[in-house]
Amino acid sequence: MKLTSKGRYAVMALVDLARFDNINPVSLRDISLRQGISLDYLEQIFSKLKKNEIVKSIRGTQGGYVLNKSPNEIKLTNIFHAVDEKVKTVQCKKESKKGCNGKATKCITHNLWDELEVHINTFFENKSLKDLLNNNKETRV
Amino acid sequence: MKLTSKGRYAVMALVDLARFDNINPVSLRDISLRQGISLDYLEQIFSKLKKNEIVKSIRGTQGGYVLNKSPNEIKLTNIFHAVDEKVKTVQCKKESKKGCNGKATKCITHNLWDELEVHINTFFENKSLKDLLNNNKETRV
DNA sequence: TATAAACTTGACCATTTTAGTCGGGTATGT
DNA sequence: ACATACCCGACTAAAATGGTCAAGTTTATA
Repeated sequence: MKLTSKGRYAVMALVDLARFDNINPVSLRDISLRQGISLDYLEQIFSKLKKNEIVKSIRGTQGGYVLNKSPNEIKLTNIFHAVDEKVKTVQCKKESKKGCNGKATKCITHNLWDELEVHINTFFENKSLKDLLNNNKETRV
Repeated sequence: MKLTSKGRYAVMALVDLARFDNINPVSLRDISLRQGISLDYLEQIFSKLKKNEIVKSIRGTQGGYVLNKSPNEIKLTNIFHAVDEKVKTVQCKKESKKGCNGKATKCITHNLWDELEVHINTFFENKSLKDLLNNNKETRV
C-alpha cells in the first residue's frame, strides 16, 4: 500500500500556492523552484486541479494560478480526487468465476476493505489546506 | 494510493485457513481452489507468513499449514508486515538539494503523512483475524 | 507591435512494481 | 515407491509511476 508522489506533489504545490497567493497569481515556475518539483510535471497536475475547479489560471505574462476556493474549503479528499489519487482497495474481479463473485466462499475480506476506505477517506475529508497552513506556520523551521 | 493484491490474498488465505484449521493442516491447494488464488503465488505468500511465524508448515502427504497463533493474536498489521505490504507515504528524497531536506521550505507535508500512517496502522493493529472470522460467520453487512 | 512569460495539450518514455509463472527441488505419510 | 505437499529461486508480461519533450496559445508590457 502506498501513496504516490503525484498526490504529495499536489498537496505541496497547493500549500505553497496558498501561502503566496495574496493578490497576485503564482506561476508554476516559482512553485517548481521552491518545492523542487519538475515544471512539466506540475503542469500536468495543475491541469487536473483546474478541471476540478480547485484553482483558476491566468494566462500571459504575470499570469499564474490562484486558488478557486478558500483554503478551509479545499479538503485533501478533493485534491486527491482531482489528481486521480484514489484509495483503491483492489476490487475483486467482477466476472471472475472464482474468488469474490462466483463462489460460496465469496469475498471474505470485502467488508474489511470497505471499512478501511471509509476510515481513510474520513481522515482526508477532515483535513483542509488551511489545516496544513496552520500546521506549517507553527512548526516552521 | 492503493492496496495490493498480495496483502488481500494473504488475509483471504489466512481467514480461509483459520476456518478449516481444526486439527488437520490445510493444504495450499485447497486454499487455492476455494479462494481462486494461484497456487504458485500462494506459496510465495506463505513462505513469508512462515518466516514471520504466523503459520507453521507440515510437509509430506496430508501436510499443509496451520496457524501458529490463535486468530485473535494475529493482527492485520502482522500479516501486512509479513508480506511486505507496508504503508508507504512516499518519503522525500533524503539527500535532495531541493524539496524536503535542503531548503527553507522543507517538507510542508511531512507531518501529514506521518499522521496518516499512524491513522492507518492503528486501524490494522486493532483488527485481528478473529474479527474477520466473526464478521464472516454472521455474514454481517 | 514585438517579445517573453506563462499557461495548454498531447504524445512519448524509462524505470519500477505487481502479480504472477516456471522449473526444479525436498520431505513424508501410506 | 510414489503421490502429495511444502520449498525456493529465477524469470516475465503488463501496468503504474514519474516524469520529459515538443508545439502550441494567450496576454502584459516595453
